[in-house]
Amino acid sequence: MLDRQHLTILRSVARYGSVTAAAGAMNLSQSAISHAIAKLEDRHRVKLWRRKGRRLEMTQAGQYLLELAERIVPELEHAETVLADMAKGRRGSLRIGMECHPCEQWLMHVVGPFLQAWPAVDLQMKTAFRFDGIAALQAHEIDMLVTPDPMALPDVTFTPVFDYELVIVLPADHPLVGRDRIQPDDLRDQTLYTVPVTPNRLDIFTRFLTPAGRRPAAHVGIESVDLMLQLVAAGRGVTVLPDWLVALQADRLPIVTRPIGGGLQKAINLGTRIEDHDIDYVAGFRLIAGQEFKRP
Amino acid sequence: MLDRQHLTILRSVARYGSVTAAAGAMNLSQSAISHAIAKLEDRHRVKLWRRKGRRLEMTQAGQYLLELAERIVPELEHAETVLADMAKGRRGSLRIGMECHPCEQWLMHVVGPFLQAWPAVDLQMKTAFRFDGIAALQAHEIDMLVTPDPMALPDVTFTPVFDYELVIVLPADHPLVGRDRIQPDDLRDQTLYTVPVTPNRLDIFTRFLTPAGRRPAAHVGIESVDLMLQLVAAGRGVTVLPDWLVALQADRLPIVTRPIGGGLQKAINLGTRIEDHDIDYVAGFRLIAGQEFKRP
DNA sequence: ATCAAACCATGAAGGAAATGCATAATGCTG
DNA sequence: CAGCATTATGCATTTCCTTCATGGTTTGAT
Repeated sequence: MLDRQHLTILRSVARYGSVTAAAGAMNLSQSAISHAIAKLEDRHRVKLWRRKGRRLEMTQAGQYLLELAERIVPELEHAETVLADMAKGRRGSLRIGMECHPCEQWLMHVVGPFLQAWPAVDLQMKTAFRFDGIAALQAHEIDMLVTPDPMALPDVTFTPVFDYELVIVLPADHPLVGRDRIQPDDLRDQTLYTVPVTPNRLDIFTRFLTPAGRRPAAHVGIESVDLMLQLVAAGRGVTVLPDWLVALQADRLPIVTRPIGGGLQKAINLGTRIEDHDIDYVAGFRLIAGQEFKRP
Repeated sequence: MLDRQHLTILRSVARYGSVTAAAGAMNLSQSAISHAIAKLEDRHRVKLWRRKGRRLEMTQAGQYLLELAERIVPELEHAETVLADMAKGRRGSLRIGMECHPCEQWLMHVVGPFLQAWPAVDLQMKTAFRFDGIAALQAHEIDMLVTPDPMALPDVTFTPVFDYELVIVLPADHPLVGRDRIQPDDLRDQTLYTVPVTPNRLDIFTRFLTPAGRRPAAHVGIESVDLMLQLVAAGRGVTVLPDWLVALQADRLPIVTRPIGGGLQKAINLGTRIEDHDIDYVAGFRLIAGQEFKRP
């Protein structure tokens, strides 16, 4: 079996010109190399070099294998450094999954510094999973989940990295603008725009309307945040968004925000598998996510 | 040490989906693979796969090594078949050296069939050596020597592949044309054209003139056979060439040939190192050289 | 020529490492 | 929860590698 050792020996012998010198450089005995190559030569019935007085001369077969060795051995050596990097958490791939549409916007502020700090990490993002985000994380479909809705699980931890508040977004001339804060009953005859998911996955329902036994006059799913705001600005209805996200657009549109009840506090959480906690760049991402992001 | 075995295992496991199946395919025990990979994982502190219920799933490091394996292992396997070809004498390089200028012409008739019969052999030709052809052969500068002058040597054999006769070439209107055969004394007042080497390497001297104590009126070295024949045809002198070589030009020039004394028989010989005699394509060249060439 | 030095080949012996065997542990599946 | 399939692990064994010791070959100097 043509083995890595054989190629390494060949390279060393070619470099140092003699078996003895090559053996010294490899911390082996001259005999070891002699035996190893003799066995290879026997196995394949091919001579690799011939004694040419005091120095050795590669045969055709020897030169062929030497070229192979010069190609392959460095590749293997490089692979070992890559493994070392992976082991130390300096290198790898980080596949980030997002469940909430606004999370995507937030994430864009974090990836820049991260990519600079961890140049050997291959960063990828996914927004569509076969099932939900947590399942994707557990199935190793992604390595990190960005979500505002953490869960208690044995093999996954969530750490909050960014606090924000969900607020009602109203047209500037809306009657409700007069109120300091919005109550569930206020939405009774409003059209509510949200991202297109079922109400049981929307905080405005689960934490505000449903506990109070109320529902909006209409509930319409909209894909794009921009479109939602346009619709609100046009007086077609109201919506619920993170405060900082609205703030980014507030000066360009005639819209106003009001707190939801006593205030609907949320936090963006980063979910990671516990088994990955000793990977440096995973911890690194959490660190940067918590430090670097500044509210716009 | 990341070894070929590890890569082979990785490939097999990826292909068969389980360690047990991979072990079967490799004629190893499941335990052997388990041990081998466990050791590699310990050495580099990297997991290569994780149990995913009934099947295994490669980690990032595992996938990285798997890609490496898919590239490198086939290369090594190919190298082994190349070695086998070399061992069986089906593949290799054949560097042919020539000492006599006419040999080059002869050789051209042989290489075509040889290249067809031995497609994996890399054929090269050399006409200039650091010393003489035999030394080049012994120093592995060439693998075969084409020469009309064999020598008895312990490590080299010569086999004749083509018999020919050296003849005097005369202008058609030369006085000596009247003779059946030429005697040494006949050249006393002739200009003799030969290839530009010293007389002791020319048969016309060593085997004809010198033993008889004669020499031509003038001895002029000419590089090109064509030019030699032109000079003879023009009546400027005479020359000595293989009969078959003259026959190629005889119908286009006013020249005539006559035997030298009792006939100067020669043979083109192929010299090869004894150590190379079990290389098939070397024997193959000799065979084709003897069979294929037909006198023009 | 002779001799010393450098170098490689080879056989025997010892030891480390890979492999196999038996068994425990794990995780699906019905 | 039982049963099946598969992997992990401890221990015994064998294989293979390495070293040691030695002899042979080439080179270069005396």
